[in-house]
Amino acid sequence: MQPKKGRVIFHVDMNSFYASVEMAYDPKLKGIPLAIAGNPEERKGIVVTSSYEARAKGVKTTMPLWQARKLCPELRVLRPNFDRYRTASREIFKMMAEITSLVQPVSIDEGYMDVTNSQEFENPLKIAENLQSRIKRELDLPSSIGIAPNKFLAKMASDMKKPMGITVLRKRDLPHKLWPLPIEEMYGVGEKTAVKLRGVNITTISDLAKGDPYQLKQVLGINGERLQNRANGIDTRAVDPEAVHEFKSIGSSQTLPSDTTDDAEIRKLMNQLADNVDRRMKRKQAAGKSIQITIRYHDRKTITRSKKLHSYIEHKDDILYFANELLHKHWNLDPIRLLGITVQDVEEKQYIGKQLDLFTYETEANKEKLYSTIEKLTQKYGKNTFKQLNNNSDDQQPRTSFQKDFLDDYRKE
DNA sequence: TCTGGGGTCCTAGGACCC
DNA sequence: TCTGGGGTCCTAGGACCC
Repeated sequence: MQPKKGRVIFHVDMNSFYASVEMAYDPKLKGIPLAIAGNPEERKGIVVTSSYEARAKGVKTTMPLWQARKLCPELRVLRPNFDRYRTASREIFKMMAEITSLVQPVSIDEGYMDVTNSQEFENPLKIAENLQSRIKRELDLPSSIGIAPNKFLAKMASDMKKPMGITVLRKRDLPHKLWPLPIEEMYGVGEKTAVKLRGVNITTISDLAKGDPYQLKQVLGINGERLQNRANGIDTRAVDPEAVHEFKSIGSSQTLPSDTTDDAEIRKLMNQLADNVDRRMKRKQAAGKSIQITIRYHDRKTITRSKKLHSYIEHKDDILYFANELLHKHWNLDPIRLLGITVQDVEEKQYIGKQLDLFTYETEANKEKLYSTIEKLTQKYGKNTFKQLNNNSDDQQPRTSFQKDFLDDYRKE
């Protein structure tokens, strides 16, 4: 496939988004050091976003709140108002959609646009200026926009001038605008990768662009090739407006007020987490086919345990049932710091084909029995038998003798 | 007094099938 | 009698991003 030529991609990035929304909402907050943090009283309070005034004092995202307050005693701290941020976000994406339908939201405060075919009346720079000033004028929110021939370069460009910057990054700009940057500033290079690269004397994006491909593969595997391509300005990923609907998991996790082994407290939290996941699955009209729990112990050691399920689940009861099963099977009884429940292999229900309705239960008491029966038979006849059976959804008839035996046994139980 | 909560993608080993 | 190798699924963990 030919890489697309001559594309014009925007990356729109809101500047200290949560703090900016709060300041737009209450202008008295403008000009003071402001931080948004979850639960200011508890240990899990960390800085999620801070204003530029706070950053000037050394306050950084993910910094524990007590540390931020030490650096900046006059710091004003607010809890996040997610509804407010979602509302502002929707307005911003609406403005982008008026320019082109090719908008891909990446998170609540950033997204890509493909404006290649949106230039009849104005050049890209003009389009960006208009968008940026409209967001500022109508919502009082600052943003930065990167303009480039692909997503990676647009992303790097939007980072180069903040706040309220617009940066054009063309292929010919790479040597003087991109390559001099330290390797840590490259999107996709985190702490671990940076250490590995510095270990082989790659310290700038230029070093990476010109590095020995074979050596990169040794050090980083397949990711080495991808990063090197990006460093050379190569990235063929399309702006995909549908991607936002293709979510793959929905989860909820929470750090406890203090480490605990208390059954009642743990049960309560599990119930709450299942409730959260259930509510968000309903909002997205989704169902999922596997379940995962996360346990973080007192020493921060974190394990995940997951299980593929026989059929799609969507209700709180099922989520909680399988999550609890995993928890009791794998918890080593050490004090727990955090618990999480995630439903994976998620699809929007409208896309899920008709599911075999053979294995239904009428009462709570039956449920446990049903699951254990299926477990037993699955072991006897193999997982595939069950899966195939589940897939014969047209006529719901067994196709092989194995499947027939499975069903016969099931009905006996 | 260290370090939240929401995700995605990739890798690697073992099971299992052919 | 000894023994291949490719493909896929499942599970666990790691890296990264906002």
